[in-house]
Amino acid sequence: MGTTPRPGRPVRGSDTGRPVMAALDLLGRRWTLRVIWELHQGGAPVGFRDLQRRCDAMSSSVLSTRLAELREAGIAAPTDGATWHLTPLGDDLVTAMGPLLDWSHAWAERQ
Amino acid sequence: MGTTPRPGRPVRGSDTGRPVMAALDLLGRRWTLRVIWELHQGGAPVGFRDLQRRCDAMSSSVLSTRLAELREAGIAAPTDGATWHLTPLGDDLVTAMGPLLDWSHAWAERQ
DNA sequence: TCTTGCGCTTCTAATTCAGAAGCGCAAGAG
DNA sequence: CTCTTGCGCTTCTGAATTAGAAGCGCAAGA
Repeated sequence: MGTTPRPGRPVRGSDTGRPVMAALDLLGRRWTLRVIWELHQGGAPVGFRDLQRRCDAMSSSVLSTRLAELREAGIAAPTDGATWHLTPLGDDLVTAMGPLLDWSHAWAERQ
Repeated sequence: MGTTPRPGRPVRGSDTGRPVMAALDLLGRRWTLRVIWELHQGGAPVGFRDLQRRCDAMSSSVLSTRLAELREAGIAAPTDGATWHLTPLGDDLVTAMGPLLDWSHAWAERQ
């Protein structure tokens, strides 16, 4: 498995360690943004297979990898060994994604 | 070449056509967020090779693909056939990414 | 006991990305 | 004019990532 990007360390595509670069690397992996999004939508902790279904049947192998990355990054955490939820940091990230949601609507109207 | 996600149409990973899903698909491709970011940082229009250098020598083939996608999505545009710049919509997207930058700093301090 | 669904891993094939090489062009140097 | 340099961008091949099916061990019902 690859390395999970962390602020303060060189990441793929940037050796400066600037936090935003680590964030762009982590979040720019397939399904990562979506997994975070769906974890939030659920509200309550979400199980693995349920989460997989919410993400339009994404590959279980990739979901497993993404969850491990998000756990290492402190964004998501296993609740009781059977479900997953966002950490406070993860919730903050979703909040930070809010304007992006608004933008996507503006984008939709422009087409 | 793959298809560029557009709001209102089914995209990879979601057949609902919800704008946010199209956005998450488009932005969740490698280097996409970074390219947008660097196009903004430049301020003035940026040339292909210059942009490639700013993105830590990312692969030219992928940069070419990403620029085509961003152009189709109405986020970036060729200035005069020799440089690239963000459209107003692209500028809005960077603005929408602002909170994400803030979050990455909070993330950095948590580690 | 038998089925069902769970979290998650493991495998192989398809897709995507990386990195080097190079094309055609234009601008300057000699 | 010729030669070099750098440009935007494409085209290749091998490497990395993702997709998708199959299945493991476990637990809770029927």
